[in-house]
Amino acid sequence: MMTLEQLRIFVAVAEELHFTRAARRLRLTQPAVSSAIATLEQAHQVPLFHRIGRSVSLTEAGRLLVPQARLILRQVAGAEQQLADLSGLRHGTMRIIASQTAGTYWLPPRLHRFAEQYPGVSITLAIGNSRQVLAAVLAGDVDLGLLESTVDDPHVSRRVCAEDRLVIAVGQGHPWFGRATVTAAELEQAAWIAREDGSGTRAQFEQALHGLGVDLRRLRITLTLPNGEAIRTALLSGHGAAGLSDLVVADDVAAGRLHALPLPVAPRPFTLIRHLERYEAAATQAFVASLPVLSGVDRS
Amino acid sequence: MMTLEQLRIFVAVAEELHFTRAARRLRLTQPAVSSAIATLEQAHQVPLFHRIGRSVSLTEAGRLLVPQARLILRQVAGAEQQLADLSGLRHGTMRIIASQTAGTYWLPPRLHRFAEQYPGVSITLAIGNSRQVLAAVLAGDVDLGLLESTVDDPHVSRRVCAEDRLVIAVGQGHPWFGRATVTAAELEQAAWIAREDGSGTRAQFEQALHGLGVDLRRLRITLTLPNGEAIRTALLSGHGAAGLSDLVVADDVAAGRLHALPLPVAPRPFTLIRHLERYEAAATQAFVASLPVLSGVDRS
DNA sequence: TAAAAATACTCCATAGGTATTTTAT
DNA sequence: ATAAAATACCTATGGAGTATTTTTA
Repeated sequence: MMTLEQLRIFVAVAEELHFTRAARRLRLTQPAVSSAIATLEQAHQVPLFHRIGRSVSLTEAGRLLVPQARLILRQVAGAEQQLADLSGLRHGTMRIIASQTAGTYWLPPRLHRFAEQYPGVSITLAIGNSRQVLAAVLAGDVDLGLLESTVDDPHVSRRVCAEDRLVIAVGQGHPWFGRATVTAAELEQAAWIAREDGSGTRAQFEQALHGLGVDLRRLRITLTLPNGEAIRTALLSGHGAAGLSDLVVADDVAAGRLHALPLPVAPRPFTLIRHLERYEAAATQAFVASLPVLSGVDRS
Repeated sequence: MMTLEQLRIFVAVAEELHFTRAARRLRLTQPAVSSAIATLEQAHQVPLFHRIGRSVSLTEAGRLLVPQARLILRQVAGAEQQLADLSGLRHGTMRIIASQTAGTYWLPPRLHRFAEQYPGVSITLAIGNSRQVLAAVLAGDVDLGLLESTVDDPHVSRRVCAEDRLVIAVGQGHPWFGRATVTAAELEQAAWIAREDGSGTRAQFEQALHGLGVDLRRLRITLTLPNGEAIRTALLSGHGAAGLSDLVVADDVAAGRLHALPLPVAPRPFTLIRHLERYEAAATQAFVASLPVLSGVDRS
């Protein structure tokens, strides 16, 4: 089969119409050029150049081959450029799946900043629960996962890049608004708005209240909502209290629309996970590098 | 630089998503395939496949490369096909330059027959005088020349493929119409139509009359025309006599519109010439082979 | 005589092969 | 246990080099 190197040499000779000059241009020796052309001609049983005395000119076959060879070489150069770009972040895609809170409140501004820095990289963010995040990473459906919990799978690398804290948030009309602490009894009697059973936030919330001596069976959950945003909207209308991430209500607390009471729970780590064996695209690598490191990188 | 062989292997693996199967398809061994892919990946610093356990899947870079690689391989195949065709007469061009009579009367039907046999070959015929024919062949402007004379140049091969004879032709109204011979005196007194001075036909005509004892200075040339066809048209209108190639008037003589008297001259050879050192395109080769051989091929 | 292409040969890089190991199912 | 990819190692082809010859303007 024809070789790209042969085509490159052929085009040079066709342009120079001079073996020696072509060789100089290609940083090759004249015999190397002669031999490459001879190989090409013999392989296809078609002379490409007339050699009459010292003058070199294209045969008909040569004339026809020149534009094709140029086209092929251009396309190969394009493909190589693309591969180079890919490792250089000028192009690329990054698919991320994150769980609710992290994906809704923590990730977007950081993705946005990264997207501005690398406008060639296209980013896709999906939201899923912990199980879905892990599955997507393992299946290779995404390049990166972000969980609001820890995870233990031998195939993924883990790295904590942020954390949030569970707080009790209430709206302006709520009796706890402005207060610093509440008693366990008050917690038990309050009307709660909560995330659906089974969500990480709900579990953590129940665990915190349990730690404060609240009997969970006596808890009054008046409203169950599917995400933090819905809860936040409900709180703003003044009814009920909710345990949710400080990230969800940070803006509203700062603006005085909501009030947050701390809960004595360990901060919840945001864990970045990716498939250990799978190749980390340059874009992904760069994005991860742009994120803070709270706990050491796990690259077991 | 990327290699076409690597691209071919890459595409096979991308299609099979299986190194061993790709190797089987390519008639290579599995390690050869592994190594080709590894070389490609290392050269561009970009993994093209995920290898997770036994499963092989394309990375983003690989996904992007597949269509480009396919395109490149298609084009290379096209170029190779073209070269193959070229040596197999399915495509090609043939440029011929011939002198007046040969180019106008002898060559066209033979070119036509050849063109029908090889519809892919495109043929160009030009008319020129002997000097122009030789020059065009030497310069490589044409593949083949056809002269109505002999030629002596060390760079061209010669081959006589036909000949014509000079005849005296007259129209139906002419006193010589139907006669077998004419006297030198009659020749001297006739009103002649002739080709322009300097043409081969004119020179041969004068030489023939001179051989018959005609004093050329006393010859009455009443009309000088640039080509045989013009002379033939003039003869058909009944005026004058002309010395021209039997080929020009063959049809008219057969139809009884013109009468031809033989002239005692040697037949004039039609000599096919081509550049000895220049490569003979397959189309040219085939066309020459289709022509008769009157004198031995000269391939000194 | 000089310049250019071809040829002869030598050498080395590399592609491909065989045999084996590693790994995951 | 099996199937698949990677690895180690070897061989040989071919590409590129140097030196030389041939050819022609």
